[in-house]
Amino acid sequence: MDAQYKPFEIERDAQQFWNENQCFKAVEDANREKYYCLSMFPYPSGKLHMGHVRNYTIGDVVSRFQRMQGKNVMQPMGWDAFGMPAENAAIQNQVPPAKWTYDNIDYMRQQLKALGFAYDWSREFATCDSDYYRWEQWFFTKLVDKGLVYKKMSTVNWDPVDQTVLANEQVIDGRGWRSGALVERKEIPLWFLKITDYAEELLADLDKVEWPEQVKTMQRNWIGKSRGVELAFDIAGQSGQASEPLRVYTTRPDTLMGVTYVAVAAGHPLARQAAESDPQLGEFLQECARGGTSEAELAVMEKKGMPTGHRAIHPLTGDEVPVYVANFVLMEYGTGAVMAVPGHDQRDWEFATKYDLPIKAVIADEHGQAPDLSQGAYTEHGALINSGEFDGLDFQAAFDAIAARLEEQGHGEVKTNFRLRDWGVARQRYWGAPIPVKYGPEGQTVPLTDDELPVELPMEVTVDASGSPLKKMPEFSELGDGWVRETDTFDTFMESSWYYARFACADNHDAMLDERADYWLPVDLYIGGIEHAILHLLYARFFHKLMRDFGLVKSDEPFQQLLTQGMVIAETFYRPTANGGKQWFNPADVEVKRDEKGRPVSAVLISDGQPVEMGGIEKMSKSKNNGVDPQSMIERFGADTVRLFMMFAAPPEQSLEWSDSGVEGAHRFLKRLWRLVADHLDAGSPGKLDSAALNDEQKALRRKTHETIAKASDDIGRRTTFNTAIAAVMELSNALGKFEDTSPQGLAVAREAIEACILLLAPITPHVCHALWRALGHDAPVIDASWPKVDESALTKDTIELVVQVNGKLRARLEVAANADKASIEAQAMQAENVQRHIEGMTIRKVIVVPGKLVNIVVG
RNA sequence: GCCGGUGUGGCGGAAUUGGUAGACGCAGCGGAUUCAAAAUCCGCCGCUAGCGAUAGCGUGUCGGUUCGAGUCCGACCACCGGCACCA
Repeated sequence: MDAQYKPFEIERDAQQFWNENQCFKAVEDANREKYYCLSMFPYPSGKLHMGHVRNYTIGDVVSRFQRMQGKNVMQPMGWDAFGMPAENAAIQNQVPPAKWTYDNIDYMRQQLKALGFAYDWSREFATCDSDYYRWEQWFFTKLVDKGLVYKKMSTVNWDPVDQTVLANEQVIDGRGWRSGALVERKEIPLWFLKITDYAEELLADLDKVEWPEQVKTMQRNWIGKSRGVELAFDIAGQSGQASEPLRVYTTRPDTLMGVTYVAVAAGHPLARQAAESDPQLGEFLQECARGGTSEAELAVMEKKGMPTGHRAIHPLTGDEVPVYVANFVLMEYGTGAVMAVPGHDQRDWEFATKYDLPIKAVIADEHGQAPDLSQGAYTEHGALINSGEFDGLDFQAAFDAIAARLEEQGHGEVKTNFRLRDWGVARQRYWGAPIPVKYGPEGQTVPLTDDELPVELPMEVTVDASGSPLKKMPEFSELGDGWVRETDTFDTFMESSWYYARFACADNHDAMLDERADYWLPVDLYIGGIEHAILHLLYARFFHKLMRDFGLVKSDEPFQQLLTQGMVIAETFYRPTANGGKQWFNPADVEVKRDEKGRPVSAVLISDGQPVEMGGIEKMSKSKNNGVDPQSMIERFGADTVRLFMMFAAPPEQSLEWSDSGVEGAHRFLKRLWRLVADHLDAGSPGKLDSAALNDEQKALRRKTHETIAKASDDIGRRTTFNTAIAAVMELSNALGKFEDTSPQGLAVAREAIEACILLLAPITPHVCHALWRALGHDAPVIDASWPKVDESALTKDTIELVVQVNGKLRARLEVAANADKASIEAQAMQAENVQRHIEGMTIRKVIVVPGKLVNIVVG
């Protein structure tokens, strides 16, 4: 074999071998256990970034590992190809979104291939292929038939200058990102899917999946099931038209007697009606319509309100309380009105304090006293006070008694509520799947029939900043006889909600899914960024249940196991610019100066030698110009080095800091491994391993080999901590480097250790392992080798090391026989010189012996 | 603001069930090899004191539980992810 590690030849040859032999083509086989490993497919933004490389390396390692476990593995790849960046690129560069997208896909596909991922490329598709989205359109029309789709008014960000709807991302400090105009909230009719019909099941079925607890918690909180009371406040006697009663929902009916005002949204009919005769109020409603729609923005804005002049009648006491308009109450959440208990709700307390509204204590503190409400609300549960006949009841009793009273009087009922809102799927954009609906001359709304599908998106368009081009294309939108097409397109979360299922049967042109979906589903392991923990994963779970209820799949959940990967971060460098901004420099163009201890102290730009500021470590991004290009790394070191570094530098859930010298370290390790095998082969042929005839040194290496197999198997298979698996293999290879025994038995033990290293690393650095496995004389490729097995008999030890503590402090180490009993261990511990010194003249109060670990002598 | 997470040497991280803090790697320092350099190999490497044996301190901060806490509990600080039209 070649004495030198030549990654580029090795990688080219290995990839050629896999390709020619179609090694990763997945074929359904009812007799074999399947394993579906899926990484979140990328948006084709131009080129791969390090986050992708990390995500896909994790998936590939697991796929190859499972294959070596004997599973029938499928690992597909495709493209989440609809979305805003293509439109933005089109505006900037006058390239049609389709061309831009497909060009990007071609480039990124070639990059993925260079990384040697074991994908079944025959299943590849892009979501902007009409062959894909046609089934989404078809399924949508079926959902319309089932009554799971409806249209309602909804609020969007409106840019009055560009005359277009903006995404939340495009609203910066309340202004449109391109025009700079103050953004307005505007109500337009939009299509919704009834995800709330599935809220209960989406919540319950979280118990069926093996997901990180934090992700399940986030989803549970997002769905937000609560038990409360919906009740009605009548509006005080208005002459003329009778107002509808004000409906509010509360989870704290126990505080009902503490209500001192109620608040409604600016869009509430009561507010609008009041504003007709109150110009100041009208102005306030206008003000409430300014700004973006995102919840984060609403939560941090200054809470403001104004009285409507209306008075609401307390359903139990009959007292009148004022009705306010408040900018933090939103029409589309719940009933558009809230009851306010400033004594026991912090937001209500702040509002009441600001507008001098009464604050009433109706819940006692833990001492049974009226709480001090001068500094803030008292939000704990407690016994009722100042609540008439309900005084003294605890939370549960008060809840039940007050709910019962309201029900008796016809003023309310117990209700389970969900925070989850229905899914708005309509977007006023071009680069998405057209919503398959048409409108008739008499205002009819009709889903398209099967023979009218698919609605293909026109590919040749001019995109500018002023709204969707589809609206300006009569050849698309006008159907004749007064009928017009819907010009809104689907939210791109629609496409990513079912692609995992389509991978099972992407070549079926006659159906959305077929029986192969049930062979492969559910996905055994789904890998992607933690940023998708709520929206994408919740929508996909919902869509899966919709498909199940339509008979397309049998399983309840799409993703059995989930691995959420952390970000890839890197150092940032900048210089302040004249206008107060920052000019960011790529780490590749900067040299960091260090002090004698290796601490970074300053940095200079290589091109001009002048200093730059160090801006801290941040997520790799275009805006901070701290992205490291995977391509250049692959060209410098080879794919195996990049893969190894990615897996070694941090466990998958944590953020991973890019480090050039860390990559060099990974490269050095592969070179060492190569040389280790070359030297071993030069040393002669090993004898037949006779584990009964080994000397101590040989036994020790053999033990290390099997300890490493045990650890790496557990780390990769159960813990998915690839970094510690690699560290273990590094330890084994270090031990091998020091092992110089070239006797037949010595070489046999070394051979076993070397083969273990190669097999354990094969999923992580597949190319070099492919070559080394061959060099060791194996005819079958390493991808088809079995994962190594632990020989338990090799793990036994004659003596073990214990530590001795005195009062919990480490004072001595002890070598004892592995089978020594407690009494003899205790005796040996007492005799240790340093232990003697620390217990001299003290009374021994207790001795704790933890077998195999330590002895703790408690003295006083 | 609300929900979820993270915090350990100069740096990335390890310590899996409450039991030896710092595995493995990077950087740094010292040495070998070399005409020299690169590459490679060997050794040292938490902080403070000490020639050393060793001792004290040390896992974001403060407090608690325990024979024993990076790990459990309480309060706080800083940073990160999500917040429904970025994907």
